[in-house]
Amino acid sequence: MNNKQELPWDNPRFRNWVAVARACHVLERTLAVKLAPLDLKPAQLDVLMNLYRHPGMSQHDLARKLLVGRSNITMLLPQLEARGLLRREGDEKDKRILRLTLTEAGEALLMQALKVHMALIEKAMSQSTPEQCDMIGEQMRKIYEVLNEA
Amino acid sequence: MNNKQELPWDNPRFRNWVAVARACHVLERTLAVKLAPLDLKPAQLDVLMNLYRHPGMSQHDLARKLLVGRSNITMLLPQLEARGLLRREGDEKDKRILRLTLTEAGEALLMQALKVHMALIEKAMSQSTPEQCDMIGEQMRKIYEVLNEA
DNA sequence: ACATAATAGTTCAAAGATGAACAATAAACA
DNA sequence: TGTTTATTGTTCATCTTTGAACTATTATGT
Repeated sequence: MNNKQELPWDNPRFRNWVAVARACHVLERTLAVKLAPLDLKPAQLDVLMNLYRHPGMSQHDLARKLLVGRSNITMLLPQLEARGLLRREGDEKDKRILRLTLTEAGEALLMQALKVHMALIEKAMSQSTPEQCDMIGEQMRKIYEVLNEA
Repeated sequence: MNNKQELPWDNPRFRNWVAVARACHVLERTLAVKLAPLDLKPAQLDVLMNLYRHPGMSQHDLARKLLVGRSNITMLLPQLEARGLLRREGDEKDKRILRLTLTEAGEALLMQALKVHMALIEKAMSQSTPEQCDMIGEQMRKIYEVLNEA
């Protein structure tokens, strides 16, 4: 019974993906620690980042961007709205939709948080050359598309 | 106030890391769906994989490998033990430690789950050349070490 | 030996994420 | 128009994850 040869650990793709997953995990945890002084969690930062880039987004669109369920957004937003970081306003034409925009305070906090996030990513990826870094990004975008279709 | 130039989205490292995180996230979600027929979740598969490679591990060591807290392990193991997938036996010399080992059933289920996991990773990374794949793994291992020290 | 510190695992309450069921609104179509 | 189907957002029950406090055991230092 020599199924040892087929074990995933002998497969470079498997081993290398495990490394990707571990790096992601540890960076996420580290980010959570570094964001704590701002009273912000990674998931909340993701919200602010997306609203900054796409003002007027609906909750549904936001959920799709973040790869989470709509109910997750529903649970996440009230905290941020209560802190005055974003506004939810009903769409005029389609009364089902709530349009989301950052407030001044939301943008200000986002900028602070981005400094932290950016510094962490710089530190993590400082060992890769620009070419390596771009190649990684390119491959990862391909993976995202392959998995999102099927 | 032209701080636009310093925005992270203009930074390749930032954009590329976002791609890594998104790819990780979607692969994890896809894995969860594909493992459902085996009544196994990604976190549980991680446990089985580590016990297969490191029989006799303590719960503390397992927690460190998985990058989670010890209490997480405590909550996770009883389900797997009740299903007869693993054993927990007290260490003879140090009565604080519980040594973990897979049962036959645990190994059998692991092998099935690995096929699913392996197929998914193959699909995801099939677009990268072996050289690209190895380079990605190498960079990710560096990131893991950089972040785990500091 | 004895007191103190460190370690392994558990318990518990709080916070997060998930998906199914639901209400309100809009779209499609006969 | 009127009926059926889709979509948006919410609610709710359930499951995970987390960290702090706790017990039991071992290590350290005097």
